[in-house]
Amino acid sequence: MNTCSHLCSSLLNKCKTLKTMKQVHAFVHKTGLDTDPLVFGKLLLHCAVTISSDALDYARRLFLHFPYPDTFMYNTLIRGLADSDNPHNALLLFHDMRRKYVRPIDSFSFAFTLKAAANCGSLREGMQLHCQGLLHGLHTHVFVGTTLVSMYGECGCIGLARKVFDEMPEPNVVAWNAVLTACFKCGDVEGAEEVFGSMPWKDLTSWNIVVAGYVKADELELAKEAFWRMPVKDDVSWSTMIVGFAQSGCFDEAFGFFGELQRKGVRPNEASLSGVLSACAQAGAVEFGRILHGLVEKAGFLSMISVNNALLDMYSKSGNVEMARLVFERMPERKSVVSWTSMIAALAMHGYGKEAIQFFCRMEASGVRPDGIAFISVLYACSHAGLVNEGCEYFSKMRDLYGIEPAIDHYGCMVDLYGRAGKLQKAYDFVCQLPISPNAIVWRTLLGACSIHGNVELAEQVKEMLSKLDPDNAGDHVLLSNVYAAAGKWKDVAAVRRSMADQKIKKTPGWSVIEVGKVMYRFVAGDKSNKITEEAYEKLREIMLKLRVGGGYLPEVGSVLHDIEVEDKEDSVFMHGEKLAVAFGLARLPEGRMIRIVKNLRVCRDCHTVMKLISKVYRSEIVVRDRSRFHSFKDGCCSCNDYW
DNA sequence: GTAGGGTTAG
Repeated sequence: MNTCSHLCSSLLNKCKTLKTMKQVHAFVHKTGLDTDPLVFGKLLLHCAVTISSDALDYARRLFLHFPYPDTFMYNTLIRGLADSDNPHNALLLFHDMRRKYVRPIDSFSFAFTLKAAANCGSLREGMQLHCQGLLHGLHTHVFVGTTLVSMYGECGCIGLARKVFDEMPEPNVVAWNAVLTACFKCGDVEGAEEVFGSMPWKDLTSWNIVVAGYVKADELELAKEAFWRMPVKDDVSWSTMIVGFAQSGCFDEAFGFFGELQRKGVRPNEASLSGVLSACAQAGAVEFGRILHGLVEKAGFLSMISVNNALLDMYSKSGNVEMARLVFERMPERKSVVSWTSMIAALAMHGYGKEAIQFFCRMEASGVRPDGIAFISVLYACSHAGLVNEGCEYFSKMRDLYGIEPAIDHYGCMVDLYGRAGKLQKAYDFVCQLPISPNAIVWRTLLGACSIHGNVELAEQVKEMLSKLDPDNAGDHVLLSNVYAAAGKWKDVAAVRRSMADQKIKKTPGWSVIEVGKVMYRFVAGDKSNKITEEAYEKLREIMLKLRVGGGYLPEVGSVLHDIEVEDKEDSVFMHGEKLAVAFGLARLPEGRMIRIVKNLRVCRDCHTVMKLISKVYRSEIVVRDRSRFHSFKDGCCSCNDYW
């Protein structure tokens, strides 16, 4: 018997998937060993914790069939459920265990259930558990105490977290680290600094917590300072910096830290690779991204879901939807809701709205449950493809079938859906009857729609609302002025401009980036400061001449915030960064190579027209990523069908 | 036979 359970143990350790797990279970069942609590407990632990995800349901069924589960089995399933999508189930199981008095509750039961309460963000449950722990005399237990500190930190109650910590008889370094984390989590940077200062021991982890804490508090300079000051660094320290800077939108810094990591000979890990790939995605740096893809492959990270998702997103956001699709199809194991959502967004951004919807159906069929963000991406797909009815259906389905309450972002998608399709009145009525008060983004979306469809009256009304909610936003003024300009109301354009000057509101400077020979070149409208921009201007002049003569081009000046002479307006449109970037690409890239541009603002109508003409006259494919989507220009047409 | 603290994609 003993030899048999050892055999089971070693077999189980080799199980990495639910399928092999089921085979072992069949074997165990055949030999009758599955009635042995030790063997069964191991089996459960493997399903619920080691393999988890889709094996967790299997673990629940196993548990239900075992006649009298012991404390270990309860604890194991609680632990698995605590880390699942629905940690609430762990709380239910704990209450079941307690109510039935079937088995004694121990420190493990408390620790795992507290984790579940923390993961639910349920302070009420957490406090109840705290009281029960007091009754059981477990509050002084160092493990339970540490979990309590983490739970209170997670729920935003730094006072309670510190109180529990202060009452711990002998806090060890892990407890100190927990209270340090809690301070940062609750935004109490000063408290964290005080705790860090009074720690009797600082190990590597404490330093990593401080670095990550500064990053999350958006104190990037302090994070850097702590990072360089720490006595020893490991791969987590490096990935904290890379991920942190990538998430804060500082992709240049993220690249810098990744390069430094490589120079220092530190092996990149799953997190640092995901982080640097995310920086590539933001920057649209596909050349560097490709190199990283090779590295990922060579270093054996292709089995990791987060790295795959980051790769997919990198290809998608740098304009290569086909590579994104390939990464998706080749992805190992079960795809997560993140993988599906990224793919749906990728297709939608590139103008394949209908296919994006098909992917959403595929996701549902594969048993992956869509979450709120998945619905954002499918609604985005509908609105950008003009599929109003489908969008409305998904909006209802989200609530009725999946029980997801729409958040403000979902309402924003609906406004976009109606607005883009020209149903401006419907969009306006929709905003007016929202159950939550609309934010500036929702109104701005409507203003954007007014700008597309040239509705001056509604635009003015919407801008009124925006002036109350977010008076300093330059983009809103620009949008309104575009509406006036398109209607030829130059006096109103001038008035907007004057009011911007009076209120000292500055336009967000537009920039466009192009990668040539693994170097990112950035172009800003009107910048004539260096050799690179001179080269771009030179080429652009040549291009525009060719377009006027051979392409029948006439500049569109509606999108320019100007009240001056027509020639000047033309000159200003002429200077937009994306035109310079394309010109630079045509000058420097090998003939026939696709030109990829990343822009921080939305592409203007004139640039859009010019791109279409260039793609025809120069027989060149151009992909522009603007703030909201991709435009793929080929043979004089754009993948957005002029609908953006 | 189980734990507690640090980095991970949309």
